[in-house]
Amino acid sequence: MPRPMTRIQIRNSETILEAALDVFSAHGFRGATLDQIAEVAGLSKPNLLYYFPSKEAIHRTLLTRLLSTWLDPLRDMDAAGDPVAEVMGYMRRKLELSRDYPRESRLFAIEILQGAPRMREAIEGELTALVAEKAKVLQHWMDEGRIARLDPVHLVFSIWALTQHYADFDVQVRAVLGSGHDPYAEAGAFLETLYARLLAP
Amino acid sequence: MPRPMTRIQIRNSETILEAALDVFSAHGFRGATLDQIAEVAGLSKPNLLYYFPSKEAIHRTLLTRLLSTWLDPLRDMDAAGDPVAEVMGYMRRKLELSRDYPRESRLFAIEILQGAPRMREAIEGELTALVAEKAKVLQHWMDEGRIARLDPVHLVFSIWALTQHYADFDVQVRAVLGSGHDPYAEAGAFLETLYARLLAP
DNA sequence: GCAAGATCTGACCATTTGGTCAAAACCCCT
DNA sequence: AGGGGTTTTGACCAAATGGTCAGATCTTGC
Repeated sequence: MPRPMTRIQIRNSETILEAALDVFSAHGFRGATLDQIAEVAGLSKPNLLYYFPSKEAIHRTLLTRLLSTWLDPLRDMDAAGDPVAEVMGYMRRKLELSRDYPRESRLFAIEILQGAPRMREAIEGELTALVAEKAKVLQHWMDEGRIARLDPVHLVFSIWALTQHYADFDVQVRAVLGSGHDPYAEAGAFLETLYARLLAP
Repeated sequence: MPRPMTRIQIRNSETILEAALDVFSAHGFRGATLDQIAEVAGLSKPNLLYYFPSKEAIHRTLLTRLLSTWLDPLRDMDAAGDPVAEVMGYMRRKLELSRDYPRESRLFAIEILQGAPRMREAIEGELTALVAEKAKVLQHWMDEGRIARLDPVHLVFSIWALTQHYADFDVQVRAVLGSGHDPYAEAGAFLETLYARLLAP
């Protein structure tokens, strides 16, 4: 019987999740402290725990919200569209996600890196099922000779790896590029070329 | 005046670093505890601190050792060799590093993800310099028309991203592939194709 | 066999941290 | 204005954690 949230509840829950995203994505679950999150959120620690039952619950809420955002672009890959354009579009949207939501990307990366202790079922269920479905679409396109024949799952991995790299390894990317660069603009051009050559039948 | 290490010192230092690699790569710096490391090493906590002055020192030692191993394959890319073979060889060696030293890969990834708090200078110095040097070599090959014209730094990024993905996101890779797969063998074949098409002049 | 040094440990400490609770402050409706 | 529910907080805990230290135990060169 979930009674409706008051305006204050909505506002504060959001504030807390926003602050928690900041802190968790920068320090990992164990490295983040409730005091830090409270500080960033501008609330007292007991007040956080009035809105969420535990540190773990805050983290879990963030991950759950994240997953659907993360998978949406892949879901949008349309079996009825033009194959090369669809794959390119997916890559583009994923790169934009890295650019616009780097904290989310890092939160996800840290979770997977540490063995996905709080996301195992989601990874093994929802994500795996979606990839399997889209791999079938890609395979179909390959069988029709509309894109080059490749391992479709590893093709998806390559898009994940190449786009998330720019969010997750941001510090390294910027250090190596030096100043006066727009990493995401350059990455967009590079990846466009890469997939154009890779996918050409 | 660093007096030579006794046999026991060498053995125990190694044991500790090995255990610490296990624990740090699985839980991050903050998430790892000295008790855990001591447990894995089969030593008492005060004994760890007899060999290393602090938790931080253990971590720092691991990172320092790691960096040179990590950069060696890139260093080996030979300006005098055959361009395509050299880039392919680098990719191969980097993939083997992911396969054979996944803990090291994850340790490094976690450090960069969190903003490289203990590796900043190494990233900005040694790594950046090496990439700049090798980018020049790649550029030269492109100017000679021996490999396709691409942004050389982003080409290096792509190798990092695509190879490290298999170590860092191992859980996800295995979940999505399901059983009965050899991720690294498949990745090797996929990446061979990818770079063959990308680099062809 | 024995001293001198190296190695190891139990007991301990201060701090940090996730979480609790009773009471205070606040908000909103009539 | 006032009362009932909502929100907020200071004070407090217990457990975990990095680190210390005095002394016990083991090695090693002679």
